[in-house]
Amino acid sequence: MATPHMTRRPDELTLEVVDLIGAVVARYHEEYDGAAAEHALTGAQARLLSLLSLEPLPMRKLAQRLRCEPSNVTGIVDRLESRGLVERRPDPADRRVKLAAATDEGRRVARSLRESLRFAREPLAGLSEEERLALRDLLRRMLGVDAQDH
Amino acid sequence: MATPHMTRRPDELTLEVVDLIGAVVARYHEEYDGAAAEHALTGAQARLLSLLSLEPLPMRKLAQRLRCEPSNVTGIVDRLESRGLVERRPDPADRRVKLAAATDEGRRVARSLRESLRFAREPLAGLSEEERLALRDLLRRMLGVDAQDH
DNA sequence: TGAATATTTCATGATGTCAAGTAACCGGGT
DNA sequence: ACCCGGTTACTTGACATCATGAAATATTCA
Repeated sequence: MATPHMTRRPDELTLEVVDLIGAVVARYHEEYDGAAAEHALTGAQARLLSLLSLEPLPMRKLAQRLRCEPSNVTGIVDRLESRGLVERRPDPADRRVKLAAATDEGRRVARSLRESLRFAREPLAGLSEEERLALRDLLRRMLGVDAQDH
Repeated sequence: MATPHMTRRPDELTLEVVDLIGAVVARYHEEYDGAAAEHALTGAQARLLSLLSLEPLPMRKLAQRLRCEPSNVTGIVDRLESRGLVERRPDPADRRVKLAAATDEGRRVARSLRESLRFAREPLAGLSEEERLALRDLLRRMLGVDAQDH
């Protein structure tokens, strides 16, 4: 019954936590891709569209955010554009740049996608508010986020 | 006090936790794929090889674990087999089944892969043992894991 | 024998990298 | 001012991987 025994090797506990995080990662992806599929989007398309639903971005910036090559972004934007969810605009300040922007339809799909993401509810439903606060603080520290703000 | 109120709409705190989890997911993938790339493996190959480093598995079982189609597993195992990291064996109990098993070399690569995964160390380094215990319990509850064992 | 299962093959599409090409910006020189 | 070389942004092409689905083969099981 989970007595807090001294771990002679601190690795034991750490490994278990890492495994649990692996499980969270798997579940997160499962649900994200599932929600995307409900809108006939792939995971990559859903991520890109979500980014653009906040603000238009140049292709180069998109590649940086998605951590992939710019040539890859071209294809993903092409497919979203052919479905009317995204459009390319010229950047008045620099004619080399093309700004990718979500269309009205694209923003609507992105909103629907966000709402159909159950991950916000189900896994956290079993946790009380205090526990969520504790989890938030632990995750922040884990990620090295400055816990300064708020 | 932490009233298990009905989920009306995900509140501020929940959304922040979900965002943090998203950040963890992103970082986990980054490091996992990076570690795989150091061994000239793709993410999918690394996952499959890690599974096989524990025990041989039939192709069908592999597909279930990886949550993909069996026809997809064929290709991934093909590539690992052509590099001598995995081999196919007949199942004496059922001649339809082929067991995929890691070779000695494959197990060695899998061990090295696991050790080069910094995720176990860096992000958790800032947490004390007590905090790791708390994080473990919260993640377990989040995932609905039976807290029976250990 | 006939239905169900395990694996592979094939066709197809999405994703990803890399190298090469085009267009546009930029910062000197003269 | 002008051109000129270097850099930057994006696209295109070739290619490998990953993923699905349908069809083919071999085997098991009722």
